[in-house]
Order: sequence, then structure tokens, then C-alpha cells
Amino acid sequence: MQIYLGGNHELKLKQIFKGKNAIFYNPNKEIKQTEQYKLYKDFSDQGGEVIIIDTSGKKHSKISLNVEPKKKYESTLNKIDYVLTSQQQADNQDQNEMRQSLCDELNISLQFLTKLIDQKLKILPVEWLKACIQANNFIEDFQKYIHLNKIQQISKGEESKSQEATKSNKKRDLKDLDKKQVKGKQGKDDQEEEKKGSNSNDKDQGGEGKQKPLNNEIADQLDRLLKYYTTQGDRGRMFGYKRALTSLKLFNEPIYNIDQIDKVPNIGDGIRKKIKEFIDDGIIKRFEFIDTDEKHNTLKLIESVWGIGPKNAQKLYDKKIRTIEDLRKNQHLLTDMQKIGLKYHEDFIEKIPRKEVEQLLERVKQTAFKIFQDGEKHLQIQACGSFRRGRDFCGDIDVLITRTDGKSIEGINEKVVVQLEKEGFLKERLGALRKSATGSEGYQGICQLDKDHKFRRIDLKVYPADQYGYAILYFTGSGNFNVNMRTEALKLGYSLSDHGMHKLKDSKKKNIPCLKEEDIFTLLNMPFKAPNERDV
DNA sequence: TGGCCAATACTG
DNA sequence: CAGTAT
DNA sequence: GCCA
Repeated sequence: MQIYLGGNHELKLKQIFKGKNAIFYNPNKEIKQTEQYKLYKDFSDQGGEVIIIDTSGKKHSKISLNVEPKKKYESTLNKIDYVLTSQQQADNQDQNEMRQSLCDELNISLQFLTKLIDQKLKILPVEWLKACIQANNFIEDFQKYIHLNKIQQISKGEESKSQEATKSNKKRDLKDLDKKQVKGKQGKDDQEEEKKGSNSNDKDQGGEGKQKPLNNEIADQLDRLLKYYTTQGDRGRMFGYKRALTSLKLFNEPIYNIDQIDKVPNIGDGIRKKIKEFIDDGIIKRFEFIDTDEKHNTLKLIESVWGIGPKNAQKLYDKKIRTIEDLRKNQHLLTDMQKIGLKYHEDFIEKIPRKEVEQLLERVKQTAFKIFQDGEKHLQIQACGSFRRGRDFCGDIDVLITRTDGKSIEGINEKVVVQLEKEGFLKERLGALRKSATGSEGYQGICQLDKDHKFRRIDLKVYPADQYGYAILYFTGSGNFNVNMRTEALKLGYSLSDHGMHKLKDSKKKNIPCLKEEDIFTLLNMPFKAPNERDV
């Protein structure tokens, strides 16, 4: 058995791949390293040879990969087969895009993939190997792949001919590769250029007068990395960067040089290095980032449609969707709710002016008060979310309703919604009315103040009064603030949610009542923060 | 090496 | 059940 | 990616 570990695989390609059969990758780290070795040993005992690639380029032999658990390798394997087998018939465009997509998925470079293809190597998930061994038929399965490889080798002459024919295709690949070596493709270069320009401006300014703190700029960079890894589905790095970013934002001293970074918690070697790159060169050389930036942006764009998340965005991307226009032309790819999201997408990406949120809230109040006798007295209605945090512009409007006369809130939601729909204020429902086991009710949908205003995303929630403190805290956010607060709660042995809090080890799960937000802060031993201070 | 915030409702 | 959203 |  031959196992190769370590980062610089690109350099070792020539020596490594001669006569080998397969490369294994470990998509979700479900299989621990020790177990991997065992599997590889079994495999090699049967005459196979193993190469482990380190796609992370880091010191450890981690094989990180953007594939979610379980049987999801199916499509990856299909893609690999497609790339390996259908070069002849394939339309250049298809082949290129498939390769690129595969590279993104396996977190390897195009150059690397090209080598794999040239060497007729199979790329297989470790999970597959495990399954085969457990089922005692892995030799058969593997033979299947060997067979496949042989066929390709036999048809090699023909293949290279056809590759000759598709020279322009190859050329494009090469061109890309060349560029990659000098960091990134054309479009990216432009973008980075712009950024570099502005950065150096900042630096010049800094040189002229007193230096400007770099906190915000660094935060922006980390945020970019964070968004990138989030889209990539890299949970680990996502958490890492999220924490680092939060810590940085909570760090009150101005930062001028790299050494000050050491005082910020949750920033370790990796992130420190990137920040150093940024401070020194004005740019972080993460070529994978630049490499896939275009895809990242595209995925973000697609995800900006309500109802389309990371998974669907990726699927749509694989189906060559690149723009909102593409989506409009291919609505058969969407679910009904996503179609609604698409229909109003143009409006939804617009922020709502504070003033309008106030009007929308007023509108809801009017109707609710009209329906319920003495509504003004017994219903408490207010907008939460970024509105309550004092923002001038909000992404959506979040209305929390509570009943203060001690009676059940049951049915309030539906009555209000139905009436508002009748009045033409609510336009569409995004899913059914919600009823939770803990007694709260909710609505998600779309409203419009009047013909002169845009369509807006609106959520209504009705909570029993005894959960009010938790509810308003939760729905006021920010999301990040909630995370911090819950982390604090955990440290003290509590579990905190939108409907209550209880001692973790308390088997009775007794809820601790908090009618006001303040009580929760007190309970958690935290200084009270006004809503406008929760914008973490 | 394992865990990283909680809990739930709804769709397809 | 996976995906999305809150 | 960070931390315990």
C-alpha cells in the first residue's frame, strides 16, 4: 500500500500517479483517520493501491470536501464518470462546466483534475470503500471501475484524436490554468484590482495622517471568507470564521498592526495569517477563494430567492442556471413557493424604509384592533427584528402579537390573517399558517402597503403572554446576538429558546417564566442591552 | 478529537 | 426524510 | 478554523 500525505500534491503528480488505481476522498469526515487506514489496508491486501490526497493544503492530512452526508456521493460519482467517459461526445461547454463543478465539489484544482483524467484514476469516496468491504463484494465493485478504466485506455488513441478536434476546449482549459498560476481568472483580476486600488488608497491616507484603525476592513475580509465558506457548506470553517468575526467586532480597541490581533480571542494561526496577508499586501491570497468566487457569487444570487437554499442553489447551478433571468425562464425547476419567491424577488431584495415599516405595523394594528373588542387594551402588537433594533432600513417586517388579558391566544393569528387578506393587505402565503406545540401561532407571507409601495416580506407571530419575554428577545435578534446569548445560557447550564428557558440537567424541564426581556438578562447574569445595542 | 445555538413547522 | 425558514 |  502506498499512502501519500501532505499538501503539495500538484508537484508530486508525476511520480505519484503512475500505475495507481484510485484516489479516495473523505467527504464529511464521518470516517475517522484510523478507520480509514484500516480500510485502506484491507483494500491493499486485496491488491489495490491507495493514494490519499490532501486537498486542504494544510499541515494535516485532512481531506475536506463540500459534500453533505449519506448517499450524496451518487451524483459526485456520476459526475466523475461523466467527466472521465464522455469526453468524446460532450459539448465543450458541458465538459468544462462539469469539470469545474466537480473541482468545486472535490475542492481540487482544475489542473489536478486534468491530471487525474489523464492518468485514468478513479476518484471514490471512502464511504463507498467501507460499504464495499462490509458487503464483501468490494473486489467486484472495484473491478467494475478497473474495467471502466481499461475501456478508456483502449480507446485512448481515439480519445486523444477527438481531444485534438476539440482543441479550442483544451486551449481554454490551459488558458485558465495559466492564469490560475498567476492567480485567478480575468474577471477576478479586475475585481481584485479594484479592491486593491481602494486599499492602497486607504493606505496612502493612512500614511499621510494618523493611521486609521483596520478593524472594519479586517472584519469585512473575514466576513467575505465567512460567506464563502458558508456557501461552500464547510461547517467547520464557517463556525471558525463566525466566532472570529464576532470576537473581532466585540473587540473594542482599534487595531493597527498584526500583533494586536493576538489579543483577540478565537483568532488563531490560520486567521491570523490571513489577516497578516491583508495588512501586508492588501489582499488575501487564497487562490481557492478567487478560483471559485464567481461560483460563490452566483450561488449567493440564486439563494437570494426566497425558498432556495444552498442545496437547491447548487442543483440549479449544475443545471446551468446563472442569473435570475435564467430562473424566470426555467420555472419548471422550482417549487410553487420558490416560484412565489422568484415572482417578488425584485422587491424582496429591496430594503424597507423604517417609515414604511411603521406604516405597515400600523396597518396590522388597525385591523387587529378592529376585529377584537377592546383590542387596544388587550392586544400588544409590535414590530421586532431589525426595526426594533433601530435600523433605518429593514429586510422584512416582523410583527409580534401578545394577549395581555390572560386569555388564550388561540385563533388570533388566523383571524387577523384572514381579515388582512380580505382587505387586500396580505397578498400571498408562504406556506400554511403555523401552530406550534407550545401554543404560538404564526404566518409567513407577503404584504403591500398600497399600490405605490413594493411588496414586502412579513411575518406575524402570536405568542402566549408567558412566553413573551423570550419571544420578543428572540425575534429582536440579531441572529448573532441570539447565538451569543444562548452560548452564555449554556455556560450557566441553561437552554434558551424563543419559548422559554430551563436548566439543562433538570429532567423535569421546568420552564423558567420571564415576562420581560430584562428578566432573561438578569437570569443569565448579563448586563441588559437595549435593542439598538444588539446589532452584533 | 469532537464540538461549534435551539427548536420547530411546513413542503415535496 | 431532506431542505428551508424563522 | 478555533478551542478545550
